[in-house]
Amino acid sequence: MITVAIVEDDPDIRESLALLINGTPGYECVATYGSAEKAVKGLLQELPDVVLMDIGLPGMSGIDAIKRLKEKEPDLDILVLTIQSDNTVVFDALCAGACGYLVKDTPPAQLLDAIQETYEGGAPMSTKIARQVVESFQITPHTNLTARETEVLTHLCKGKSYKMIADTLFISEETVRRHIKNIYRKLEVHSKSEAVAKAFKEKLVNL
Amino acid sequence: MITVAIVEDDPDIRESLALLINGTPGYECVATYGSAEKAVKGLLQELPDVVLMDIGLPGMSGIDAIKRLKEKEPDLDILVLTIQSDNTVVFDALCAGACGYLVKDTPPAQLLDAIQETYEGGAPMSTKIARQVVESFQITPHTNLTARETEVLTHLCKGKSYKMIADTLFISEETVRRHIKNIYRKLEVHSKSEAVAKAFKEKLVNL
DNA sequence: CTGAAAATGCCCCGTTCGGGGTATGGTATG
DNA sequence: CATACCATACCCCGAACGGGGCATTTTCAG
Repeated sequence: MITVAIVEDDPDIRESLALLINGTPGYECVATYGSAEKAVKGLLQELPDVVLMDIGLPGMSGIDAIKRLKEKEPDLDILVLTIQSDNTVVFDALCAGACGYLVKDTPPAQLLDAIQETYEGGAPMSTKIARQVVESFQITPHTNLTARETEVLTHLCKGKSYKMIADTLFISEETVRRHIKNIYRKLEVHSKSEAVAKAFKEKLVNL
Repeated sequence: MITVAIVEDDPDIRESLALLINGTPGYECVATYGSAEKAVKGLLQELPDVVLMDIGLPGMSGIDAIKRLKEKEPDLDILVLTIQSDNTVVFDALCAGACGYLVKDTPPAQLLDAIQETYEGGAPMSTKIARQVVESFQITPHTNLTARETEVLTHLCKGKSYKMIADTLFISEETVRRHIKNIYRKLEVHSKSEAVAKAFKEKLVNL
């Protein structure tokens, strides 16, 4: 028996989800909440196996609710079920601690599968979401940088000093400085830390 | 009709995969390769819709093959199908450009589903893999840092100078320096770029 | 209520970095 | 074969950073 809690502001959707879950053998809906505030309070009292969470809620956002819940209960499995599927919301939810992400047009059978998959240690995602997640790992060459410049930037991103990079690449420290000047111009930054930050954010390097 | 190519060094597995695919209506195996080298050459000649790729190959690794293929054909969908499921290999494959990752004990029906899902723009993953991927987004608090120190580190990670951080937080530049000294001691680093690099790698900050 | 930890602030000094200019040899692409 | 681009290398100078020590106030737990 998998116990489920629902966090969803729309009473119709909330009720139909509860009916679906309670009407399926092996699943039980043990609580429903109409707001993130109530959910945070209630869920910490009695933990279900899986939480179904809408994130487009009035008041406290579902994202913040996930953060607060995971702070206290890092092992709680929260499955996001929402209409929004734009890039930032998806990653915000996953960073906050969601273990899966479904869009709301998921058919009932798949939703139940996803709950079970979550329970068994998986991370179900709608197909489009999964592709977004996977693509976030890919590297953008940002091709203005030459091969050597990318190499130098990689060492910068390991926290190395000019001297250390020079020794590693068997070139003069002055040449390292030259490459870094060019890197700064191309990335439009003015310091090592800015360059490192940009390199990480835009995945310019292979670490 | 979805066209599929197979890259797999074991002839038995290769043949049974080809039989499975050719024996299913709507799927066609258009090529099989026994090594990464041959696959890179052959695949660029005639592109299938989906490539099934083993990555534990003798000679050139499947990871390198993915990199080379994606360099020339960024839109080619490559689905990794392998025994290895340890953390680094999974992320290496995804970073190289794989669009999905299945472990080899995937049942035939699911494998076919995964191929179709890939064809339709999804990113199928075995359940355990999906969880690894999602968890990679989560933040480890690395709690030795105080709240204020984390705040300062966050600004460092945006590439800000001491003076800019001081102005943002309405404190003296000297105090920023003091916090940063403590951050360096706790993270065991000795420069801004090293601190930024460590913060990104260990996900110490919420950007 | 008291002590520890955190946050705030200042000084000195040497090192590293960032921006400017300049130059030479190699390679590759039209 | 000429021109552009890259990689290499040096100089100067001022600004920013890193490490050391020291002191006061605030906050929070025991």
